[in-house]
Amino acid sequence: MKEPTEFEQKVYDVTTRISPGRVATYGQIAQALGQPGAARAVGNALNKNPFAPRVPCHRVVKSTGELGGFASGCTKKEDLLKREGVEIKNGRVVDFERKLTGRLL
DNA sequence: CGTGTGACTCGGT
DNA sequence: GACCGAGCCACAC
Repeated sequence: MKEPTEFEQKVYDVTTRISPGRVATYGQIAQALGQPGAARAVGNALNKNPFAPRVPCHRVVKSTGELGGFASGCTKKEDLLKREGVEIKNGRVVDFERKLTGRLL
């Protein structure tokens, strides 16, 4: 077992900062890290997600409002998301832009 | 050190 | 709204 790199650790940190009932996009997180365009790297970090329940990866969605690939292994998070206040319709977030985390800080 | 891969994003058609 | 291609970054091998 190895410790995640600083970049990944930062991703987890920002992800945990997402308030309940609010969602963020990979690009938004990437920008919060100071590396806009690293949306892919962010996805990679969350994919490893060594902090599984600790990091609410289900709160991270695509820029289009779609849940994202995480649904493949976290499909049940849909219900959890709804429970937090984020309504999911057809695998997409309702009022996604409105619920988007304006500022991850 | 070079290559391949991936939970992405954007612009054009 | 859907499909295609290109660009971007970090990690594993």
